[in-house]
Amino acid sequence: MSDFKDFIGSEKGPQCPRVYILALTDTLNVISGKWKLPIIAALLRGANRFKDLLDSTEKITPRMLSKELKELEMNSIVERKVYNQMPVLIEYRLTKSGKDIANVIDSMIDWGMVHRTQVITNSDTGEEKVNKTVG
Amino acid sequence: MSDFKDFIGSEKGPQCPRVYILALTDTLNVISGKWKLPIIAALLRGANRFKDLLDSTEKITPRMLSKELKELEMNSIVERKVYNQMPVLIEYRLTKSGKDIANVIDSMIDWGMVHRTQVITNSDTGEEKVNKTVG
DNA sequence: AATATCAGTATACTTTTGTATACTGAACAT
DNA sequence: ATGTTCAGTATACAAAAGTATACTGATATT
Repeated sequence: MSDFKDFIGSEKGPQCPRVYILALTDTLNVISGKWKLPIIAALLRGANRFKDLLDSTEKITPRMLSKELKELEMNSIVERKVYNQMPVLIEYRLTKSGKDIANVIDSMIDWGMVHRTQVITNSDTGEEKVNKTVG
Repeated sequence: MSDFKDFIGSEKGPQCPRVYILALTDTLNVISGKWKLPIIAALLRGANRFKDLLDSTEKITPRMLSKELKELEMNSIVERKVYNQMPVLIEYRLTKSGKDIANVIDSMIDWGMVHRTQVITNSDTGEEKVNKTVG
């Protein structure tokens, strides 16, 4: 485990290694935006053709799907395979990294669920808070 | 552990519970954007006044810092405390949830580092790939 | 009295991200 | 021959996110 807290903990202590920052921004780039996680989820569910992804990712336009798939491919999250039969068949599949990102998703879900219970518990103690995403 | 993969795994299997989706988007909202993680990192390092955060978060403008802190406060990641001495002293501190998010950051770093070694290993096997964030 | 610090706000941009709508071209299917 | 499916592209636009620069008002400091 990398334990970011140890490096971020003190100004005079060891500096947070640059590779950690790079790894972190990589991850954020991969999952940020409106469509990345829905697309990854659809691929995890087994959808693999452009049309499947269009149908199973609600409300996405072909332009956005095309753009997002290109980015995911550039970042080695997705592989695009062309089968030269007639008519041509194109499949998108998650790479190993693409599948592994489910671990990050799990830790996000865990934090999010605990966070919600903490927010609700605190608002019961009389402290009124306005919350944008949690309430 | 929530194990998102079990729910996403099959179309006929159990559906991914809605609370998981909510928790996930909460988390993404908290960490997405250019400044959220740098600010959280600065707070973990111990900075707690507006001026400290301005100085330790490189290149951020007061407008952005003010805006981000308000959002973090609304989402119960940060607490704003006003000490009514003269001159007035204002401190920002991470809540329990705010501190706990370091766990998510750790899992992001872990994934990002493994991902980088996998990308480099694969590009050694002759397959040339263009990568936006990893190379 | 002039200057500096703290904790921001105000106004006006620019850039990035996402949407809407229509279209293309190749290969079938009827 | 006409229509449909697949796998996208093209153009234009709207909205969100971020930047630049200047300013405010209260309280010190010199």
